[in-house]
Amino acid sequence: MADPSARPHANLKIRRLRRADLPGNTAALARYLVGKILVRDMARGRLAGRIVETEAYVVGDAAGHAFRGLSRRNRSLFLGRGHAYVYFTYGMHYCLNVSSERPGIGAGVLLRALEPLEGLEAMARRRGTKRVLDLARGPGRLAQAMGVGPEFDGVDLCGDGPLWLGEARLPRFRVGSSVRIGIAKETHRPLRFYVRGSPFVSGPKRLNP
DNA sequence: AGCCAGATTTTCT
DNA sequence: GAAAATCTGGCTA
Repeated sequence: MADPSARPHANLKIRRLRRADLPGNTAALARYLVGKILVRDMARGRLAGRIVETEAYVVGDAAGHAFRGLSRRNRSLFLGRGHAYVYFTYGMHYCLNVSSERPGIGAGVLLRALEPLEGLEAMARRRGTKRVLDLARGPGRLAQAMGVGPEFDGVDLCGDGPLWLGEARLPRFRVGSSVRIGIAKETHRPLRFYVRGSPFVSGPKRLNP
């Protein structure tokens, strides 16, 4: 697992998560999703990765995209937990969130990094690199590796669609927490969660003890 | 390992 | 017009 060239988790049995499996609280969901699996099924095969890093953007959070209310861009955050919110940023990157509260309440969990499990060749093609450590380390890279763009904004990740959340039997791990990355407001809240010791986690070393 | 500049365009002030 | 939940490549601030 720590060796990026190894693929010990290939050919996993992955079970779809149901909405009832998801905690109904944003910070709890962010922690819960660490260690779960993001799957994209395509005609040519499957892309899958273990979620190793998340951030919670909670209700009333000035750093959250829903802070100033519903808009065309952020409407998917208000769909009720388990839906995709895909946004475009910095002129060239998409990022994927999981909406996290009841319908009508805007909040979400940003998926920041994956440990690639299946479809590494396809991910490498989309990303333009063969370095496994660079396939999905960071939210923009994650979306690009999984082929997630605006067409997935608002889709139900707990439905029967091609993009979904799952779980599988994986070795035990510990979850660490830290402040969030890349924001200018609410910078001291410990709402980032990650797999301790994983080389697939983004961010500076001081945030990944 | 860590810091910096530049890329590039949507969204909201 | 400014900021933005980022990434890449180059340099060592």
